[in-house]
Amino acid sequence: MTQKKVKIALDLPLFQLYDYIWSEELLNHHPKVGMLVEVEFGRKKIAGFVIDEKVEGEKLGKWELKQVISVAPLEPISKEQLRLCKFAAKYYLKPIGEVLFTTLPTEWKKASNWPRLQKQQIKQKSEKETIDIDEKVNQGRELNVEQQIALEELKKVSNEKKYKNLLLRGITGSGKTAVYLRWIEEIIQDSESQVLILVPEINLTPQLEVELKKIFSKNTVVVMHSHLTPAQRNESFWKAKEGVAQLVVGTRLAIMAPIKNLKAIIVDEENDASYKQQEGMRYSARDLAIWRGSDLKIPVLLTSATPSCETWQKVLDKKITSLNLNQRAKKGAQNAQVIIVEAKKEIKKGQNEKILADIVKKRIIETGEKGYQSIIFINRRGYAPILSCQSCNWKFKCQQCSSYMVLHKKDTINHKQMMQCHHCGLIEWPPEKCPECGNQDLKDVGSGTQKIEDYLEKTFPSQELIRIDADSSRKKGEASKLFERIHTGKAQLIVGTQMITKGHDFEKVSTIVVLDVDKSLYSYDFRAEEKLFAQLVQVAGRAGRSEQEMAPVIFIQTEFPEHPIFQAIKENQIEAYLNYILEQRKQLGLPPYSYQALVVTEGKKLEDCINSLNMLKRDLTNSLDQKEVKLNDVVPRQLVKLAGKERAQLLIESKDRLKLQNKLEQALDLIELEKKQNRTLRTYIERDPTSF
DNA sequence: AGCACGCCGACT
DNA sequence: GTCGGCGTGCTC
Repeated sequence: MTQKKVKIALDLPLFQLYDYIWSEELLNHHPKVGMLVEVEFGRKKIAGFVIDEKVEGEKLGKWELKQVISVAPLEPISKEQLRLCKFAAKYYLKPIGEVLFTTLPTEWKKASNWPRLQKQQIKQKSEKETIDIDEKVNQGRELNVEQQIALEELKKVSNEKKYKNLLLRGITGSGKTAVYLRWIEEIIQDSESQVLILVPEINLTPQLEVELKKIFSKNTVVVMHSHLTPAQRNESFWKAKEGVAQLVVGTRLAIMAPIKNLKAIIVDEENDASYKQQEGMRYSARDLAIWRGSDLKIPVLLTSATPSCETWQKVLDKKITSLNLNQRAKKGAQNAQVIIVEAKKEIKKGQNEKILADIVKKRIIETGEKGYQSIIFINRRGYAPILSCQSCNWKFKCQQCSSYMVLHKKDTINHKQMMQCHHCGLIEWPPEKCPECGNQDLKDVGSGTQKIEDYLEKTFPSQELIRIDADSSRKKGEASKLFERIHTGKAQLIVGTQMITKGHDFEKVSTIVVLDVDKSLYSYDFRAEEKLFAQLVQVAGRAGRSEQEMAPVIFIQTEFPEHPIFQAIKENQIEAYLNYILEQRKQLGLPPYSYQALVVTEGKKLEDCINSLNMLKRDLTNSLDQKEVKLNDVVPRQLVKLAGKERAQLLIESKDRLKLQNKLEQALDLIELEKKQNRTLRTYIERDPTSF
């Protein structure tokens, strides 16, 4: 009798697969690809997935293979799911086991939990409800002509039952959500069909969830994001996998979720940076959504006011169909007037640092008097980004990173001023005097939300002020409390980071001031301008969302008023500006006109990282593909030191995706070899990096 | 990853 | 003399 053998991908960062014996008497199951099993590895028991069920060949060397210990009470991973994971593993150059296990709630990784989880599931399965859309819910949600046209187009596409990539383009307030919600209603009329909605990270404020549960009955909607408890995550996972939930809403991680009968994917605000995972498997959820859609032959709808360059290029190439919403959906909503304030001219630096220009101040006072609200937007939290000695120019640096620490006001911890590193999180206390020269004259340079808050309090004492940033809303429920105070009109002045710009609909905002935009205009990151543009459009969309007596105004303070980006914002030239950025990219051969990958090495000493990468570069250099795949110089990373580790990078570029893939696979082999030689270094590959 | 084995320094 | 540092090899 020949014994059955299987290949297992383990819950470990290993590329190698391991063979085990499958005893049918013991396990009571035939082996199936995608089964979750428990095996002994070394002397530990861990979980793994069956990757191959028919393994031929001899027993391993001198001794017997080990047996699979047990099988999880879970359906095997579906064929589609497996294809998705295999693609992701290959494209992002990660072990298949690691990828498979990221899709699984952590509770399932321990075999001892399996009986308990099985019991829970039986209960949850009985909760399957059919969707019953109450007609009343749609009252007051009538679509305008444009929305109607877009919806009709979407319905047509979903009826074709094939892959199609679409873009629903429209400014904030144009009612993109209303359109796709109607589309979803249509799709899930069929009680077997499911829809996946991806939303940006901060956007998963309860808003959308509440709205969805209002429209669709509660048990048909599940959410997925990294802040769920293990039990909640498990429930969402299982309801999606079994088709109990027809609507799955989540952040980027939801793109890998098993969904039994997926019929459409929506990526809301597709240009949002949070769709890119920045650690582990560094995937783009938007790109995987498109892949998954084309694999399943279903439509993928992207939405945005300011599509990413990658998406916009595909629109121009007719690979994506763009549906446009040009009007604001709400009656009376008006576009804001944009005023560019030249910072140098208007803000005379004197004894007191003036933060706002006089016309801006006047406007804020007027806004408050007329009963409207003003938002001051500055994309930097804390009090001041630098603490510096006035006499010797010493600056407070992070011990673990090559960056300055940010001064924070008293309110965060211990009611003391503190210094915090925004890269690694390290906290320290500011010194009394300069540690270099003993000078007591330490000055905070630049401003963050907290300093602006102080300034506004002093300048507009009669207006009630609210600060919204990661620090002011750290505690659970705090953010919604703050937003509530804005919605009820309790506060007239709001200062905050980009947190304010996401998702919220403020009725009474009439004045918006944008500060500190200039650093994006001369950034080394070629995507900075694109990001700033999207942000400005989004910020601008916060004003004038309903009928107002006071015409909404947006002030942008800058030292470079001539920059084309401001002209574009002023004249609302979104398409023209996207074309302009894209043309620049084309000239420079940057993405989306080329593909990039970054090989990053981190270690104790920068020199070792650079040497190691130079060796890799040398081994990768060959005359055959030199022209098609460009290996750049090995350089230190922009932020050389992060959390105590020094980092160097090798940027690899190609216009040919396949040639790049091949080169990266070569690189991966070499990295794996090198890993055995030197374990003090850690090297990873990042595909399609979005920050450097 | 995580663990054992093994070879060196500095301690009760 | 032993305790424990972490470099190295291995896990079906």
